[in-house]
Amino acid sequence: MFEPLGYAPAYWRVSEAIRARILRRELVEGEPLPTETELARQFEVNRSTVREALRKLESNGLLGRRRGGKRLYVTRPTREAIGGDLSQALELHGARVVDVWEALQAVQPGIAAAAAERRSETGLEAIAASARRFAAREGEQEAAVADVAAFFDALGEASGNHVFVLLNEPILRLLKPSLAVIIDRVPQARSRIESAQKQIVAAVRDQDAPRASEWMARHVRDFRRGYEVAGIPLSTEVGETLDADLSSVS
Amino acid sequence: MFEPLGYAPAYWRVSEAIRARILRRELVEGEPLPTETELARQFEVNRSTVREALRKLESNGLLGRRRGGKRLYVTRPTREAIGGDLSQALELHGARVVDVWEALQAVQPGIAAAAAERRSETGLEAIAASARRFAAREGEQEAAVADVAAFFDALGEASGNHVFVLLNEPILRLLKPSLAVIIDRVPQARSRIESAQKQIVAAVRDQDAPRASEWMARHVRDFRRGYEVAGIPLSTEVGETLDADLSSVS
DNA sequence: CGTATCTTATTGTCCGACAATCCGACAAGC
DNA sequence: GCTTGTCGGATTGTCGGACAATAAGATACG
Repeated sequence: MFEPLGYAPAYWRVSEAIRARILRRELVEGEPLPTETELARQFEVNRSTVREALRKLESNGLLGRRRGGKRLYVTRPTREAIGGDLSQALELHGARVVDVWEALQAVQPGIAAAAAERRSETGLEAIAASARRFAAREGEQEAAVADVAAFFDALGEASGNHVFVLLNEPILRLLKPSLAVIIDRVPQARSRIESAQKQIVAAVRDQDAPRASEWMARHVRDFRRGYEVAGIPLSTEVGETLDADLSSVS
Repeated sequence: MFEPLGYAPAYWRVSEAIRARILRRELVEGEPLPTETELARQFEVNRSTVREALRKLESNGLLGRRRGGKRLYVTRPTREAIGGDLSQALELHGARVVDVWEALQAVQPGIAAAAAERRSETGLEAIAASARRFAAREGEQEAAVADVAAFFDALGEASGNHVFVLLNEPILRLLKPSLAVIIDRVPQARSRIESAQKQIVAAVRDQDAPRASEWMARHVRDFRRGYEVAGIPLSTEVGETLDADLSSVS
């Protein structure tokens, strides 16, 4: 019958107040935040309380500090931060390899098409460069996987669509471990990826959206075959293939 | 030439330590965290320091508390939390209406196809129910928009793909404001949405993935026409259409 | 066995303190 | 003039202790 009447601790209200001003662009990126003592004075709370609020915003990516700096500045969440959070969440939700693949399949053709339509000269060059880098790579699975991710990333950038760029990040992050296994175990994987990338680059160069989309679809479909050949069960949870590469902090 | 030698404050290391244990599933969902005092004892830091660490994890969605509860429990980031963070980030990155629409166009057909392939009986029913709810709605733009979002959401759920579900949330969130304008200003919008939903439901019922995908593509394309008819410039930044509905906390 | 009551533990908030160090300014030297 | 050394002040990171409010658990009671 009645809603529970909301109570919010002070640190929450402080952080919301600051967040609201950032979203309303009253505090703009790059601007330094007032000092903790000053904030405490203005909000009329203790500095400890302010600090708790700041930690929340800091981990949300809305506040950050310059390298080795002391003061906090207003920032935008970086792609990496967002990607980290999201992929972490997806791991905890038990996302499987097949889920990630399916997302890749759904999203990438659209991105490739958009990139082909709207590519700039520099965008195209970035895409081509990452394809070349992959082609030139020998051994070094880690780096090769990073190259593949960079290729997708470059397409996202070239599409000029921030939504694509941000959505790409977590997907690629989750893809990497299993892709590493494929490249490691499937001999023909590299050449197949290489040629698919070539086709996509060509299509983007010609601003031929349907062709870019089509080749990307094939490219992604190939990954699925890669999983089968590499013997990775599609229902493996992402994160299971990770070999405890979390830097354990104690 | 040299890497900056990293230094990490204690609150950061504490939060990382706890986060690592959660990701490693040594701390599982639902489990209560030790009390702040106990954590301070174990880490050999002050309680204030522990509290700062906890705030970070709390806003990451890894810790939460039961309604009106006092103690912290290990939780998984909810879809809403993730969606909130991501859509907030996208707003700050200046994502435009057209970007969101494009993402919708890229993702939804794939989701619809996956849903059609793997739908369960209850999943189908949820989809159909949200379509019925939208059809029955009169006036109440707000609620109608929520119904449309619920329809997409139900499809995501039915796909059984956690990645889809999580990626959907921020997109829908950003879509809502502009969709509200469309429904408000374009007379035929409701009937068009209604009939598209009908087709999609039917295709999902028949487990006809291509048809579901195709109708979804049309459905989304229709939105674009909606923007034009409603007179919403595609380059409008999402968030600009928001009428200061942020609960201003002071 | 369920319910009211009492205790205790725990969180939210405050205060004050201090070391480390970042910042800016200013002086010195090539 | 530009780099390097010096210095004082400002700011953050961390600590210890304190206390009110209240959630959680235990206990007595009907």
